[in-house]
Amino acid sequence: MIALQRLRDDPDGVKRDIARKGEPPDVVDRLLAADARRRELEATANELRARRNAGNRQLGELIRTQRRAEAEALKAELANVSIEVDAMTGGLRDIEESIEHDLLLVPNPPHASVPDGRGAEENPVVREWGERRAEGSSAPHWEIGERLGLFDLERGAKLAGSGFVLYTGVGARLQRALIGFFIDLHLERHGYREVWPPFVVNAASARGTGQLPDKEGQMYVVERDGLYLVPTAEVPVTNIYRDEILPAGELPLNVVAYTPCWRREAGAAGRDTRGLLRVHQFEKVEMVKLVRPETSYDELERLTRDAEEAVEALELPYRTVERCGGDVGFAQAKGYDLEAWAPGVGKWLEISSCSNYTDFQSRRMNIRYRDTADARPELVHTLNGSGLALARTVAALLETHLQPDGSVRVPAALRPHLGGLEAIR
RNA sequence: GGAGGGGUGGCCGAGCGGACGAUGGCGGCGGUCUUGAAAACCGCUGAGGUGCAAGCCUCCGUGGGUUCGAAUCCCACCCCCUCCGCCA
Repeated sequence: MIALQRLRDDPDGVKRDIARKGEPPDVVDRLLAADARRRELEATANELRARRNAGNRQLGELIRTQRRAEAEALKAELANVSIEVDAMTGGLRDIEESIEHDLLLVPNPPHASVPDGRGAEENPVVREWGERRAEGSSAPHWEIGERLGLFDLERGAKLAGSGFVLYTGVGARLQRALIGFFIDLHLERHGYREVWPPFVVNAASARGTGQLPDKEGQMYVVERDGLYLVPTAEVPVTNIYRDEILPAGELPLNVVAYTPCWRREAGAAGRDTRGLLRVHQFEKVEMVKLVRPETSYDELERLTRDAEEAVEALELPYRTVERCGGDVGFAQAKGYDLEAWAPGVGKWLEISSCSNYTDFQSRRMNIRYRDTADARPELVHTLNGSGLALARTVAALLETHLQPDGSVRVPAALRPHLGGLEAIR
């Protein structure tokens, strides 16, 4: 959620910025008009309430001193004031609701450094790492997986439906190994704290990170209990500090967590349906940062490096792209995607997305910090990034490390997590 | 799932219809005293809105209701605790 204050201070700048994301700017003018009206109404309602409060104090005094006639007269007058106050607050509430509603339609303006562009195909490549295998020099991961008995897509579909994967044997152990490897890496090398959150959240949490109301259709819902299966660990982890004021000394707060991620992928029917490229449940280790505002763009670079190191440790050639204006998410000010090369399917696979949300989420969640005991609380900046998402990482890993003899080489860094296994065969 | 108890400021805890944004204690900050510290003593110490400011307004789990007036009474919901049942 954007600050109303920012719209008042610089309406034209905000309009220009959100246009870069391809959002229509007229909502800004509508909001400013409603805001002016609200402040007017509030001033009047305020005066009325002040009158009522003062009158009530006076009435209490009259009753205590037994001045009955005066008390009755005042009481009658105050009853009328109360009716007026009620009418006023009713009108106020309507206008506040409309402001609240419109405010949620305004995206986070992209940072000045974000490149122009309409969509993902225009994202500039900022870094590329590793020597990628020629397209076709490998095999699609579903062939490798089936041959080596690593996962069973048909039985996964039998259990839960198409897009749900049953990992088997070494494939199952590989899931566990990757989760452990990623958490340990960020814990031991990058200084993150580990948490293990609930894998479902309530509506307030889903609202906090912006899954509700915008992306409701993407989540699996447990209607009976009012719970949502998490689409990413970002949701429970960022919400840990919802409605709290953190001591400045706690910042930056770096947290790493594993969760399964459930996504309905509504609207993506027919896209990437084979193999592990687009599934309804995948495992992901996520990094979340709560930081001081002036450091958030530096922290984004650091976060992105932390994710990149995870890919490099798996010896997977990848590239880092910066999301252009048209591809930066609604709630984000700036972000990078990490794309691993999958030579079997001949595609770059998005295996991490690292973003700075500035104060857009923290305003919604009311997460603040306080510098000194007498300072006003300020909103933190929130960031998150995958480190990494498993299903696609597994796809890239199988296709990249496939050997001529049909086995898959296990990258050295992963071996301790697989009981020393050097090759899957 | 059943029965009871409870949600008040950073924490503990009082208030149970009018002078209460809320006594008191702890913690924190500032000061006096001290060579320094501790102790003692004094003062300050919730968040938000609006305003140049004084101030005014809102918030006592959440939402409704009763009343001229609600932290206080009524209803619903949420959360926590205790006991019983069930259970990995």
